[in-house]
Amino acid sequence: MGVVCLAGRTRQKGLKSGMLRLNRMTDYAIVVLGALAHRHGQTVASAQLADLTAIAQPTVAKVAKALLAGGLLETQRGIHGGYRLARSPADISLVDIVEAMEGPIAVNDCVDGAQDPCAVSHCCFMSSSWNRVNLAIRAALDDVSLESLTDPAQIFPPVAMSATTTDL
Amino acid sequence: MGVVCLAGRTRQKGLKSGMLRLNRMTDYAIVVLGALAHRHGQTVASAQLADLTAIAQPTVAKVAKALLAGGLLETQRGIHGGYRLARSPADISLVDIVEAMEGPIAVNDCVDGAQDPCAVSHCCFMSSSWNRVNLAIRAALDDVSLESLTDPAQIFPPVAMSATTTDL
DNA sequence: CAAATCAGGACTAAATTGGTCTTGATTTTG
DNA sequence: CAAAATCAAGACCAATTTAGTCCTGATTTG
Repeated sequence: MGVVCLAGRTRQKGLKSGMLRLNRMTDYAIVVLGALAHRHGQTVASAQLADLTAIAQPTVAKVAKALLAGGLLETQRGIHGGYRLARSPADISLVDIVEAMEGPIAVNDCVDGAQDPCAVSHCCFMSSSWNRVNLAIRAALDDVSLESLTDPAQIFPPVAMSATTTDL
Repeated sequence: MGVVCLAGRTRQKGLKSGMLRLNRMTDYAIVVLGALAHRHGQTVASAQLADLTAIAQPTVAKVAKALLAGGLLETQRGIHGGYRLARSPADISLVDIVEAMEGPIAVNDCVDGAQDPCAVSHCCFMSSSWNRVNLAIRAALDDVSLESLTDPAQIFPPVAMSATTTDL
């Protein structure tokens, strides 16, 4: 595969993580989905995905499991089995990917949809502010599709594209 | 102090963290700043803040250090020393607080302003998408002030407010 | 049935985070 | 000036979370 800085997987360990940084598994998920997007419709085995992405095969499998549970992938078992995208890359947004890998987006538990709502919610004055923040973040993520993330043509003029078609 | 669900500090340990969850220190920061906001202008010692917020004093001190470095607090040493807000609660936004506690907001390293930009940036097609996401998140956080976060009057009709002024 | 593949979970190791403690510097007050 | 109260800074430890591997079993194809 071509060496492409997908998501943050080039970051060194030991770097302070900071709020709302993607965790590494989500990075991997984007890389894997990107590889599948370039082969849309095809079924690709995890070993092949590992080759394409330079991610260890067991890790690919782990990521695929989460994406499968999130409905982003379909699988086929057996001798010619593998994974493929469940929908077109244009119909997969960052929200889908992040939520598949990390669960519902919620900055804290004072927010609708959090797994465990704040225990003293009757005095949770701030809940509406948090909801506002959450919705805005969700909207920002929803606005980016897998296609726009991985397709260079969306960013560079199509003219300049020539020798990179086999590149991830 | 009154028991108020500020930020996510009521959440149990062992809960999956998920993307862009506030970490606990940031929760504490909001609680501490909230307590100071109710005493705007006054200088409050860390021991007193610990009482007001039910956060251990050494932890209050640690949080205060970060907020100080971020320019959100001023301190006074000596026998009547303590901390006070550097600006009015209306002029402190969630972005200020989050960045003071957790560093610059950046979902990954393919983003302007990340501590360590992506090593292969010349082929980082996705950088503009990430920037877009980041800016939107930043805007959402910037839209919430400490005042609106902690002032119940912003949410409930002022009529209903009476016996809670000494709370928090 | 044999080979290739996914499914699922147990397990280990590393990184991060949360929290405490100690030592030292600063300021006020008597 | 000396004492008391306070912040400053960093070393340090414990607990949690995350990353990654491995093993065993199920499914599909030929």
